[in-house]
Order: sequence, then structure tokens, then C-alpha cells
Amino acid sequence: MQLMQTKREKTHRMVLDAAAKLFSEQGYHGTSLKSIAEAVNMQAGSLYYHFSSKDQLMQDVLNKSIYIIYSTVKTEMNKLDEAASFSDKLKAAIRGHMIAILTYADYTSASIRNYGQLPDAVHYASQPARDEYEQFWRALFEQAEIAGAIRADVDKHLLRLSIFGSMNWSSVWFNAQQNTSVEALAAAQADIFLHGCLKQGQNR
Amino acid sequence: MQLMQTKREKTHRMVLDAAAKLFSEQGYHGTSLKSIAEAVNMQAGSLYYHFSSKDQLMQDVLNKSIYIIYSTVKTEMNKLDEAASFSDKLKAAIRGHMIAILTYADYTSASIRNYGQLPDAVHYASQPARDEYEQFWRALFEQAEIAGAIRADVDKHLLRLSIFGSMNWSSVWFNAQQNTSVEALAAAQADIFLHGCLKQGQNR
DNA sequence: TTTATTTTCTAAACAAGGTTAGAATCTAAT
DNA sequence: ATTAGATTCTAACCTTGTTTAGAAAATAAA
Repeated sequence: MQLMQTKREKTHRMVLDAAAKLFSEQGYHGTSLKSIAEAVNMQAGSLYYHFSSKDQLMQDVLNKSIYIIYSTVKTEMNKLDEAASFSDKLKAAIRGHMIAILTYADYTSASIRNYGQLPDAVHYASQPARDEYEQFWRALFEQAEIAGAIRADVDKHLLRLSIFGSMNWSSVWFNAQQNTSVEALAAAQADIFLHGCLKQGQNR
Repeated sequence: MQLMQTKREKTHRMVLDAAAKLFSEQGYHGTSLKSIAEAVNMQAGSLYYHFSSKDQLMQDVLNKSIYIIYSTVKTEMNKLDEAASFSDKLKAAIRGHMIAILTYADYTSASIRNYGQLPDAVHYASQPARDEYEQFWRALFEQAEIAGAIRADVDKHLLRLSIFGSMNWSSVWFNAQQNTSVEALAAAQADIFLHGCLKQGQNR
């Protein structure tokens, strides 16, 4: 009873999981505390033993989501050796982001889907973590530009935002049952952004 | 007073515009009829003279959004001549979609941002129009594949979804004041998906 | 100006949501 | 088995939201 988590911690996590799932499916405002409570066989009022408010709940979902994504990306990056090319780095970063997004879909899509639709206080509270993660990606493309890995006429800001858009949108359409593995998907995504879709020298 | 729109029509449109703006900023559930009414200097109850319910309002915003996007894309496609290459077609389609999304941002991002977070009835009602538009894009890539314009190892479903993700996400970050023209942006987007970001023959 | 029609407002009904305080119940250690 | 502490429930409060019916006001036609 020392190494395993207490009942408090277990319930706390169950509630957070249920909240993430519902926030991702129905949005922050579309999700009632009653529905969250029902999902864990509790009464709405009982949630307040674990969380101080609905905002706080969302806050925790958000923070966990960002943490999951960034740390998964770091893990993938750390697998690379020193001499890794930009292609390898981009593939690793995309793989990490996609793994996180699709494996912890409830959390990450709760975060993505509600972006910009939250009370200001909740939004601002998660901004620093988001900024830090964004900074990682900015740096990735800046280094690539300096190293001359990407074409000079490619806007690296647009490139970053495009990649983000594609990856994040996948949380909407991805189906864990029917689709191929997340790794294969991530590799295909990276390939499109690295090489485009056109046949070499082709234009028709 | 015959050719110009009646007061009824003018107010109807004003309400719809305000609703689209608020739905896009705060989500369907996060937007109250009172706030919509305030935006047009009316009382919440008065909206019911123009719309039968909040759902109906959202429905109309959705339909208008999809109509705007598809018809703008068609317009751009029609500018092409018979012998247009796949590159030209994709550029035109992306240009149309981006023009629609960024010019009518209130409507289109109301549609995009609330996807999957709406009451079932509202969601289903707009599905046929969405399907029809999706079918256009499917056909575009099928033709390209048959014509041998795209690489054989590119999954055209993923390609389509990636492009959609990138384009739709732009409604979140695009800033009409500070960014370059929509046309330039669309061209850059298309270029990334056609040719990738890597310098030719480069891999570092 | 008078009248008919259109448009908006007022006021209330009714439901639902977030929150809180205190009672009740459960759990685990003594 | 008893007791202290942890956890959940009950029941209410207060606000807010959608919706409706009828009164009031504005508009346009006669």
C-alpha cells in the first residue's frame, strides 16, 4: 500500500480521464459536471472533493495534454544520434507528436479542439507550456534553414504551421481500429512534407 | 425598394453574421442567444422572429459556410483551361479553399471549430453538403493518381486529409492585418504539398 | 392621419448548470 | 469493534440559458 497509488489518486485520475474524454467529444461548454460525474458513477457535487472547479479540471487536462505531447516528442528526438540529418529530426518530431496525439487522443484532442474557446483565465494559464513547445519547433526549422537543408523559398513559419495543422487534424479523423499503425502514419506524413506528392520532374 | 433587400432580409443577415462570429470565437455551446442579440442591439427573444431556434441558427451558419467554400473552389477551378496539369488544379483548389476560409473566416471557422461538438441533429443536417464537397477532393486525387501525376507511394487519402488539416488550421492563426495576401499564402501552401520542403537531392 | 403589417420588447416559464455546506457513508488503523 | 479520517451524497442556492406569448413600438400603405 506504499508503492501503489492511493484511492484518492486513482479516483482523481479516473475523473480527469472522463473529463478529457468528454471535453474532447463535446467541448468545454458542451460538457456538464453532471455528465463527467456520471461517467465515473458519482454525483456532480462529489467532484469538488477532487477539483476546485470546472475550470481547474480543464486546466489539468490541458497541462497534462501538453506535457504528454512535448515529452513524447523529446523521447523520440533523444533516440537520434548526433549526426542525424534534418530529415531524421523532422521524422522523429512528427512521430513523437503523432504518437502522443493518437495514443492519448482524449487528452490531446480535448486540448486541440477547445483551443480558443476557453475562458480567458484557463487559456492563459496553459500558454507558457504551449509557447515552450512551439519554441522547440521554431528552433528545429531555424537550424534546418541555417544548415541549408530546406529550400530557400519555403517560408519556415508556414511550413511549421502546416505541419501542425495536418498532425492535429488527424485526431479528428484517425480511427485506431481501421487505420494503419501510428508509426507508419507519421512516416507517411513526414514524407509528404519532406518530398511533396509530385512525381519527380512531373507536372501533369 | 424592389431591388434592394427588405429590412427583414437585412436583419436576418446581420443576426446570422453576428452568430457566425460568436460561434467561431466561443463555440456553439459557449455562445448564448443573449450575446448574439446584444451584438445586433436586440433582445434575445427577438431573435425568434428571424430564427426558429438556436439550432436552426447554427444550421444556417453551417450551410452557408459549406456553400461559400465549395462555390469559391468551383470558381477557381473554372478559371483553368482544359489542359491544366494536376499541379495547376491542386493550386486552384487550395487557392479557392483558402480564399473562402480566410475571407469569410467567421462562417468557415464557425463550421470548422465546432465540428463534432454539435447536437446530433445539427451535425447530421449538414453532412450531405460536406460529403459532396469531400467527394470533389477525392475525385481530384483519384484523377491525379490515374494520370500518374503523384508518386505511387503517397497515400492519397492521407494527402487529402493533410492538406485539409493545414488549410483549416490556418483559420486559427491567420491574421488579416499582418500576414501576406491570401493568394500568396495559398500558393505557398500548395508548393509545400507539391514539392516538399527539402532542397533537391539534399538530406541533412 | 389612420390603419394594417411588420418588427421588437417585456416578462415570465421552465430547465439546466456550477457551486457549496453539511449530513451520511465508507475505509483503514487502532 | 471503535474511532478518526477520507470520501461521497443530498439538497439547496443562485445564475444563466432557451423558449414562448402577448404587449408595445416601428414601419409602410391607404
